[in-house]
Amino acid sequence: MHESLTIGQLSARSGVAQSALRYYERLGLIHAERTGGNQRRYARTELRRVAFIRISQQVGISLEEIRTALDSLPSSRAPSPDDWAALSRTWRERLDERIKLLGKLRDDLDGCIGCGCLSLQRCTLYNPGDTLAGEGPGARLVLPRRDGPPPPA
Amino acid sequence: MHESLTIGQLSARSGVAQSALRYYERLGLIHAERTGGNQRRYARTELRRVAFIRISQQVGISLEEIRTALDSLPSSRAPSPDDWAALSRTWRERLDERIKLLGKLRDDLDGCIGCGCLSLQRCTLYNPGDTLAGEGPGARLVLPRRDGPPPPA
DNA sequence: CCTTGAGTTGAAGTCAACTTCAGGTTGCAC
DNA sequence: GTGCAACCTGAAGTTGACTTCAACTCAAGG
Repeated sequence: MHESLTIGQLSARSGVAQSALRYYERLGLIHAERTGGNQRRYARTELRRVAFIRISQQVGISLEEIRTALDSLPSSRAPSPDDWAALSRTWRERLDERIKLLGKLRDDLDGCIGCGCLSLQRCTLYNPGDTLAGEGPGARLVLPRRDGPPPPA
Repeated sequence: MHESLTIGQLSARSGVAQSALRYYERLGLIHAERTGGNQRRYARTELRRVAFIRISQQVGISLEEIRTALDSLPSSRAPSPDDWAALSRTWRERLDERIKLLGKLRDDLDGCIGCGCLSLQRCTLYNPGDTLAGEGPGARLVLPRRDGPPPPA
């Protein structure tokens, strides 16, 4: 019946703005056939791709990385449930890591709330590696520098 | 001895780039006195402010919100440990929320890995509110948009 | 006094992830 | 066949959190 979707339909179904879908296509994350009149027609499997993209973003993964991941899907045949499962599994570790980090941050924050310190000298939050470095009194902040904006709240 | 810090010293101690410190100052997050020759001299309490800023960012809070929070500190006297503790406590809830969200995402992802679905029809990840909306087959994605208006219906 | 490293400024650039816009084309219902 | 919503494009704009740059001044050691 409806073999393919227009961009409006894909947008409605996925909840992703048309402009975003076009953007994803430019980045090579999704793909569309064209009608004679140059309009996009999406295979229904693209819905799953869009799903994967949005879910991955929630995990805090950049579009660039998502593209790389999607590139590992078989292009010859339609990806199977197993393919998708394997792909999702790779995010699992990331997610665990992020959860652990936030958990540590919370515990540390609790400790700091207890002592009201936020102290450069002692606070574990501020001093994750316990790096009370070399010159003069006072420690250095050794938190990793962030790259890019924080993940979607 | 060292009553105040130069920007270079604050940067080294906090691990925050000088350009970032100047940027924070423009946004009103930190403050510096000036020498006769117009150079910044930071009170040592600014170290704690910078600490709070970086920790808050890790929790996923924007500089704008951090500024608002910092504005609630007493300006007449130097903030006490209790002041800092109270401030940190306000982030606690945020942090819990984010952790819970990621936990749910992980569980859902596990479920999806199990079934390999990422299905628009059934997947809880994709269908958090179970909103299998009105027209035609297939569900809508009802994940909250990251910001800005919802998709044009 | 001179050099040199540290500081100053405003303006512009960057990056990700999009959105908005202007101006033009398609496709479907009547 | 006509009208109009839906679609197309490239370019430019947006936001947050910075960095980089050019051109300049300040501070301290020799």
